[in-house]
Amino acid sequence: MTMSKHCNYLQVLKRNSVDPTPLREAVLRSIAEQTRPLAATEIMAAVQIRTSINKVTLYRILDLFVDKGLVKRLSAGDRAFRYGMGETHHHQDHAHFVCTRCGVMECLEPELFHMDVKKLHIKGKRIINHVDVRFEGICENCRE
Amino acid sequence: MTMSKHCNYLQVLKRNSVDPTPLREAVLRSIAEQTRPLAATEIMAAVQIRTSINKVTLYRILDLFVDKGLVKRLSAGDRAFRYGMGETHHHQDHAHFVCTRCGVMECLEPELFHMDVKKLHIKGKRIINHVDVRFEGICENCRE
DNA sequence: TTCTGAGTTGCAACTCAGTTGCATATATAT
DNA sequence: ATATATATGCAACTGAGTTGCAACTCAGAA
Repeated sequence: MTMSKHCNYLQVLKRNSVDPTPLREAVLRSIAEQTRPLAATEIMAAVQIRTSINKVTLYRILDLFVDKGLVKRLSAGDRAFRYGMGETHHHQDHAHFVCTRCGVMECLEPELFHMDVKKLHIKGKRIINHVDVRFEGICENCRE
Repeated sequence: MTMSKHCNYLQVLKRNSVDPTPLREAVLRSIAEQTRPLAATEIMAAVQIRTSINKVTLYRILDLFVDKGLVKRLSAGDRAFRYGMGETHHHQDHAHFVCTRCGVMECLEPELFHMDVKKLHIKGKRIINHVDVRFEGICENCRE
């Protein structure tokens, strides 16, 4: 799920029609260089290591990224959303796992579980754009 | 998904080792007599029609029900959880649909989409207890 | 009957994650 | 250089749920 450290985040921003700014680059980098989706407070902390950022700015950047499809907003079953990379050539669609003991959210390798929305036939007149699959259980760490 | 109006909710509470009280019965009835999972504020409003209830009490009853497996807490992709009936002989496991336009959450008929956790093989040493499948798109109403 | 004591409910104040309004700063266009 | 748009920051706010504690209820003991 990790994006290469040598990836040019400014390019990625431009490709997704987002004006590249230092803060946006820092936020994108913090999300991309992770193996799991992060809560806003975690992204905040990650960005703060190098640059100072206001939480309002962070939330606005996250909203913008979600809007452009660059980032996906995920619910972990608690009150804080997690933010993970959207689908690109580097990041394909995948399900997630949440540990009900420690609350951590992990990405499942796309091979482990995949569902193609286009191939699903859900009766009724609804338009289906997306499926979110979230497994719940106990993670490797919490099992001891 | 609806439970019969003649269902004895007090019996259901007892069967699930929950002390039956008027408020608990009212909350359970409000959830059970719906075709879709409700947000706490909606349950509040539904209960208020007949009885007065404090929001703290409501949340405590919901926590208790979720704890006993009587009710399921679901994330709709926004900040308010939805509460729907848990699995019983009346209510089998099913996926949900959320309209990204109006925010409503609907239950999908179990036949339309079903996944058996026990039959899934997710590699790794995690223990998987549950899967939540949430479809996103535009509901029949919002399509006009 | 009155007295417990566990379980249930209510009220006020709080937390936490995210938002709004508005002022300031920075970048881009003329 | 000036005007306009876009980005960021700060303070105060919101909404959903929680905590601490007091008051009520009701079954069983004295």
